[in-house]
Amino acid sequence: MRLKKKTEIPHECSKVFMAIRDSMELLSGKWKIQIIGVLLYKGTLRFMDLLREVDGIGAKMLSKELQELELNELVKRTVCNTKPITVEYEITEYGKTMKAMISEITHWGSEHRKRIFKKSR
Amino acid sequence: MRLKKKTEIPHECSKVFMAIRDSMELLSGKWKIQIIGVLLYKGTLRFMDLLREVDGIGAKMLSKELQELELNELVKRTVCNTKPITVEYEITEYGKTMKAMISEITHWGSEHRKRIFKKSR
DNA sequence: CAGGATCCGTGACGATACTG
DNA sequence: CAGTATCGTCACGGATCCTG
Repeated sequence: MRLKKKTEIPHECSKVFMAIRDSMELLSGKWKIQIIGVLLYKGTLRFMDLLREVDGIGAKMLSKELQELELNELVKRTVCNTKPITVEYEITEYGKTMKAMISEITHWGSEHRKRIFKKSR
Repeated sequence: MRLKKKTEIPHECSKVFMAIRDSMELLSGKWKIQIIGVLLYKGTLRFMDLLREVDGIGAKMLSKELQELELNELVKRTVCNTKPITVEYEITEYGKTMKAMISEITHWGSEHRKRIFKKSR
């Protein structure tokens, strides 16, 4: 999915659909939900670990997505003063409020996968 | 958000994260969830009605998104043979299985909006 | 190790005009 | 009314190189 910070034109949309839009604005992008997911299930991780855990992501994207998530106070960034710098990322309390939502998404996704699998044989 | 049908490289990702990916592949795109949402809450609608209900969407995008949703059997398309052609769209039974997920997304979105609102004053 | 800078292709998305 | 065709833009996102 791809979002633009486009010209809001809220001519007359109900609060329900504005809410959907708010969520999607954050969740959109190939990675954010996956990052949150990983952080939610695996706890505190370093940059390199995330790079490995999140599967296909590249360093540039990971960095960018993490910054956005940090701005939205969904993840916390901690710099450790080790020899070669290390940075740890973890979910904030606020980030945890997404758990129910992520869980529903995961659940539907796995059901959907089953369905697709059945059809393709 | 923006997805590519990129080269699956499932080197070692858990089923959980594959599930998230499956969902996001469908939900990604600025509009799909909103369309499902509208259809879910308002029932059967014609093309023009959707064009109005979904807020900022254009005809081209709406058309394209609907086709994809139809392919995934999430919505049903019905052509009525009226004088000027009319087409009606409605959620399929399968599409209704997304309800819980959409509802969680909506819920979190509205909470998030409250939070943003508080901070901006 | 973390992550910024740069270069670059592809495609998501929009506006407009057109057809049955 | 319900789309399709065409065209253009710019963000997404990958690869590579570079630094503290």
